[in-house]
Amino acid sequence: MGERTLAKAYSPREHEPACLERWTRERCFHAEPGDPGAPYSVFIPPPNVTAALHLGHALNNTLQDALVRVARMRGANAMWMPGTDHAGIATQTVVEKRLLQQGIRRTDLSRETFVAKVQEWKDEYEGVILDQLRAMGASCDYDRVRFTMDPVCTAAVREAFFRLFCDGLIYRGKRLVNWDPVSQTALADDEVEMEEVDGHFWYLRYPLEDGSGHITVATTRPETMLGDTGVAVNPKDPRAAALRGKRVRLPIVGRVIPIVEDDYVVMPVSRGGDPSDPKAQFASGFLKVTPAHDANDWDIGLRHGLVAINVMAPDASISDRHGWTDVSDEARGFVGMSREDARRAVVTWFREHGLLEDAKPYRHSVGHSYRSHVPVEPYLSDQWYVRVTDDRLRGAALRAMAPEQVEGALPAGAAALPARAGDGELRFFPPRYARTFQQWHEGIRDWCISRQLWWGHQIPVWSRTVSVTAQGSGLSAAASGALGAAVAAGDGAGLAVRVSRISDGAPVRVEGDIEAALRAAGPGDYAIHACARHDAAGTALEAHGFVRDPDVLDTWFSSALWPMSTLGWPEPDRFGMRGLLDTWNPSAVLSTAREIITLWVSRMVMMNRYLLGGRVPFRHVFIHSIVQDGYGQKMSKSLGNGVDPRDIIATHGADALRFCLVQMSTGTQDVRLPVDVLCPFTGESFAPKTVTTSSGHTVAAPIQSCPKDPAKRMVTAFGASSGQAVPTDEMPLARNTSARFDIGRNFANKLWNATRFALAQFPEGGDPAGVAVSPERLVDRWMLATFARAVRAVDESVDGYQFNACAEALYNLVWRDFCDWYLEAIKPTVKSDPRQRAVLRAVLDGSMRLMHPVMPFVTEALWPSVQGIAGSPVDGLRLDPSATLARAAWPAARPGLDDADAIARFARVQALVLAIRNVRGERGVEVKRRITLHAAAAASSIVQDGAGVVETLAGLASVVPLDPSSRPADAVPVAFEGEEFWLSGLVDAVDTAAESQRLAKAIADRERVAAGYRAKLSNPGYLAKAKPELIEETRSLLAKAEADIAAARKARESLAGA
RNA sequence: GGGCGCUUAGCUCAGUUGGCAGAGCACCGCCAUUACACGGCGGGUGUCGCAGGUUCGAGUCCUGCAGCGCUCACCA
Repeated sequence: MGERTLAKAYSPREHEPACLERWTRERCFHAEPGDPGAPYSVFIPPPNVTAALHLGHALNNTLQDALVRVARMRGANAMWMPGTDHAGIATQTVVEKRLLQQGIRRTDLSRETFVAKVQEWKDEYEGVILDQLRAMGASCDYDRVRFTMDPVCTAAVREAFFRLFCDGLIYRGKRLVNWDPVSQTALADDEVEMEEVDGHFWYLRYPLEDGSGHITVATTRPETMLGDTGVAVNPKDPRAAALRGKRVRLPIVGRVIPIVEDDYVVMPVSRGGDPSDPKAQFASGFLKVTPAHDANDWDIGLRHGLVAINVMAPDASISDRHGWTDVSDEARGFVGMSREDARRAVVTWFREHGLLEDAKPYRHSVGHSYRSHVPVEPYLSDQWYVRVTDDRLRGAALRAMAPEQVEGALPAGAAALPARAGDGELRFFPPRYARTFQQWHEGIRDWCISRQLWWGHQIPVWSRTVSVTAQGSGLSAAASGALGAAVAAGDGAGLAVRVSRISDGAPVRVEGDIEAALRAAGPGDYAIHACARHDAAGTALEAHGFVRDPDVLDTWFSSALWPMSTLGWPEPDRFGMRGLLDTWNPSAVLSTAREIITLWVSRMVMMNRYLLGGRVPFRHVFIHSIVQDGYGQKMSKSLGNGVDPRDIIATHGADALRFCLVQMSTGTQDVRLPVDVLCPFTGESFAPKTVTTSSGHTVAAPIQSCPKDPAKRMVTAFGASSGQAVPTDEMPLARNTSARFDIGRNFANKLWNATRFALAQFPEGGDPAGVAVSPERLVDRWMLATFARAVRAVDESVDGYQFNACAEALYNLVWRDFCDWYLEAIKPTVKSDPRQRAVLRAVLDGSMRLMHPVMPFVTEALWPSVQGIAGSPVDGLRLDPSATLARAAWPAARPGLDDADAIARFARVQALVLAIRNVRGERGVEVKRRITLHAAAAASSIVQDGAGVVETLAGLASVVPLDPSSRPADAVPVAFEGEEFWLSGLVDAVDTAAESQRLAKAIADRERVAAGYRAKLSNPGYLAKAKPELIEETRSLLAKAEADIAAARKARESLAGA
């Protein structure tokens, strides 16, 4: 079946589709729980469906694929779970933008219609993403593709929410959230990006109520003064005592507010503040307190019983309809202004009224929405939270850490608990990232999970408010009965009920009879929240005036369940997934980027441990490097500087892409990747002209001109993805490419041609199969030993997630050792030596297997030819036959195959060959010209040991003993291993002066080296303290150097005498 | 401000327990040689960011400084 003749060059586009088709047809990547082998699973970090994948994703997925393919070949029951993430706010924003281009606002549509539009977008990009993964060769189990809003994932989200709600780990809270006034949704802390902004410190005078003067507050946000409900001063401030009990009259508003004392307030340097504290440089000592619009002020307000007055609408305009009731006539003019206009207007007002004491320019960081990029407004609202600060979540995450990676001691109490499944099982690679994980949890705050969006998992809570009077709550008997029954039944009823007083949020204890509980709690307004395990229980409440929360959950809530939900938790049977959860959770490794440690890794660990009896979701976390563009900027979907991996596949092939990404994964250094544009007119690549975006990033200009013909223009990928330019027939889309992938392309071609050559050495159909053979020739023993070492190097690098070392080991094995030395060395002998052919066959076969995880296409394409060669196995190297390489066994080399003696002896052969080639190269001897070696003892024994290899590789016509008494006229002397050998027949006439110069150079070089050794050996400290074997080695190196010098000197003399 | 990382050949980067610096690309010379020009052979290239310290010996360990990047915190 093996093809005897291969094309002269490897053409990825001719072979990749066939490989993909074959893998799919034979379901090579599908795994079932009962399949043989130890379970090994990887969960893809599900990419957002907002856009196509870029090279950052390609890097991550290539590394995962290499891991999974190695595991599969080692015989594991390997399953790589693919899928995509709905990315609530990101996807909704993208679709909203697209609709706006057609003049449609989201709110013009019904929720159902809008969600359907997002669903269309999702379907399109999910398809693109899966195509990209396939094109890269990702060996995912495509039968198991999941989406975070699939029914099975939705079921998991519902169950997780219900369980956390029942256990008191989800609560509703009225507090300040990070509010995005454009998207009009709350954001989690990690969705806020800090950006440097040029602002001002404004110094505003607030008159004392008793007319005895004024105090001055310093603020960067003067517009919030409309919501001030107090002024704070540090009790240590010398002025505090005199102001005790006084109040100020808030300008514009007229509100009279207290002066409170709080040691949070920074004192100005002039009043004893710490000069090293930058705040003290700007502080006035008086802090305006706006509990509804500042997180710290909120805390101060709580400590001093200050009310919170919200003066803004959800769009961040000044509003009197969201909690502000004491609006004065003066203040009414500010209502309706945007926060920016209000800031200017407030400052102007203070200036005009002589109350603006000062204004200083001030550069500081302001939180911006990661999505809409406008400043985030601290905004008072009701949201749902996960109590991640609870020990059952945070503590469990910290206890999951491998003990040797924990820095210091775990938080009090955490370490004292009885050990539990999963404790200490989580390990980071590289280890330094454990610290990020630990520090994040030590400083974690409760997680706001509600989002005011339409795209996502709607929160499964039905609520209503009741007013309790002497007559009762007004709840119908039916409603009261249903809720009471649910409470009495506990979790089993599928309905969990929580009641709280609205005025202060105090919980009301409910033990069965709701009505009784409410009456006991006393008159007032109460909120009843019922969390339903299934929709039916919730919708049944709607008849009783309950309304489902319109908000959706933070996307990470569903992502946090990914390693469980994709395996059918909590009801695997319902989705035909029996056995999956227990087979593949915990997974082997999560491969992801640095910023995901806090966003996702943490949450997966907490959820998996909480909901699955302590199990960790993955035992290893591998943090890969970040792919940057040529300007050091991270490739990202939002910036639009990402390169589509299909572009690289088109110009270089998938294997080239993969090999180079593996090679670039170094563990410390991010990957910088200069990107070129491929001209669609000429096919040539060029560095694009760039523009600077409003955010200060450098990107390719949307439209470029052909360097050869400026009249011809094209649209860049950036232009198309950012919507700034639309490709047309006249102005087509230009793909990206990058010369960084040339190495991979060349390497694939090298492997192809090496195989092509090797195949040609065999008789038709191969050799007769027989018993295992042992090689006799040194070069064969060396090749097998080198192969055995390469297997070990690849094994170790893969197991340690040191991918660049893996690429290096493969490259050295195939190119340097196999092609440059072995194939060249065996050319004269292999056709007549069946035993050597057995070695060639084995090493070729084994190399294919070793290369496959990194370069699956070219190896799979060659595999039928390689497997088509019959022959005897080689003793010590087990290579079980397999129809497809993707399912073939990993090479197993017996320890004895690593033959140190053969490697050492062949190293001398190589050294002699290089010494001869060096002279040939410097003398410009034609490759075809065969020369004569006059060998003394050492060289002679090496030649003999090499059994023809030296002659072949150094281009020797003959080897004769060196006879000092009869030196040929054209003999060129060379110093080697402390002796001399001659080469004759190099050229027709010897250039004595040039030879002498060459020898002089060699002498100088060795003298320099010898001087170094002598210096060492004459250093008493070195002799006294260095290891004895090291000193011995130095002595021997010095002796060799001196012998070389002597030999070269003698050679030079004999040259002069010739 | 806290934490982490980086600074090595023109470029992109290795350098795992301290023992006189490496790869690929680029560059120069030779080569149509029947596996491969996506190739072969040969070549040179470095105050290992700066300044101290430990050591017989430092790219490697320690301290300080500078620059770059990421991350957390900070809207007085």
